[in-house]
Amino acid sequence: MKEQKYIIKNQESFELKDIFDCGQCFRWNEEEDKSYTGIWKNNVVNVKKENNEIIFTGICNDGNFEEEIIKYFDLDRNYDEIKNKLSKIDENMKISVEYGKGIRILNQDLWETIISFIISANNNIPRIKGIIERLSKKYGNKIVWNNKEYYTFPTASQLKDVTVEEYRKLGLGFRDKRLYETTQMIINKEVVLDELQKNENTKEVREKLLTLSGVGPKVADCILLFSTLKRFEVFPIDVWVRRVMNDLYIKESDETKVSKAKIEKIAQEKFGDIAGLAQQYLFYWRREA
DNA sequence: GTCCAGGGAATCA
DNA sequence: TGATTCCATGGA
Repeated sequence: MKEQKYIIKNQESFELKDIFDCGQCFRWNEEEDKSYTGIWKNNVVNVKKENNEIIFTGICNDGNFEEEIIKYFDLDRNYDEIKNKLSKIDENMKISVEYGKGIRILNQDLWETIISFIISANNNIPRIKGIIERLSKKYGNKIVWNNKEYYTFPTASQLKDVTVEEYRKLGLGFRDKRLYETTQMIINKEVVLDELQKNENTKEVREKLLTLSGVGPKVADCILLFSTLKRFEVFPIDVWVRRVMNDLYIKESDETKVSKAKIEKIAQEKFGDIAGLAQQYLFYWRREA
């Protein structure tokens, strides 16, 4: 496989750390030179910022290299417009958007996003990354680049015969059964991912996702936001988002007592059809700053 | 030892 | 509908 390169002009809405450490993805790792290397579909790519350029280097096994990158990194979208809108809402949003100004929401594979966020339940990011890496190493395909081995995320058919016990050995904990059941449901076409991808009715897609084992409201919203489904109107609520929304807008003494419905209502009123983006800036800001 | 993590499912009122 | 409780695991 031949190494390829694609270079674009630097832009404000493209900071490596913001993109890869904002919690949307689990398969990108920082190198010693501060660049990041990751894998999606059958592509292994290193991204580096140098001077006034963003340099993508890697091997592409899924069609045209440039097109793959433009799609995956959402390069056709105008993030400045989105950030301006959010910044105008109030001072909180202005600060959080400024903090995460380099974020882009990746177009991640739907199947991979479903499985990854089932694993994310009541889990922490370093451990989620470890589990996904072990899963890929054991059941995915090996790709060698620069004398290093990378492993593709296993497909549904690659996980078809994996047992609950094998998942348990990989350290999935109580999520083992959920992963098994959801894989079977997709193999058996109880949920057809291609149909979800084509369905423009977000509510219908969400209902379908919720039938999968291990997919509740929060995981469903993450799938809708972070995968190629790309719905910016959803607002995933986890412990961090509950925390930051309570701190900024609700101010209850005990944030765990604030209902999801109340948070969702405020999010819709304030952020409307880009609530998902607002959520991501707020999440990243509160968790890192 | 205790608490916590990008929650969901089962159970009960 | 809404509130509790349990669920593995590993790091702080």
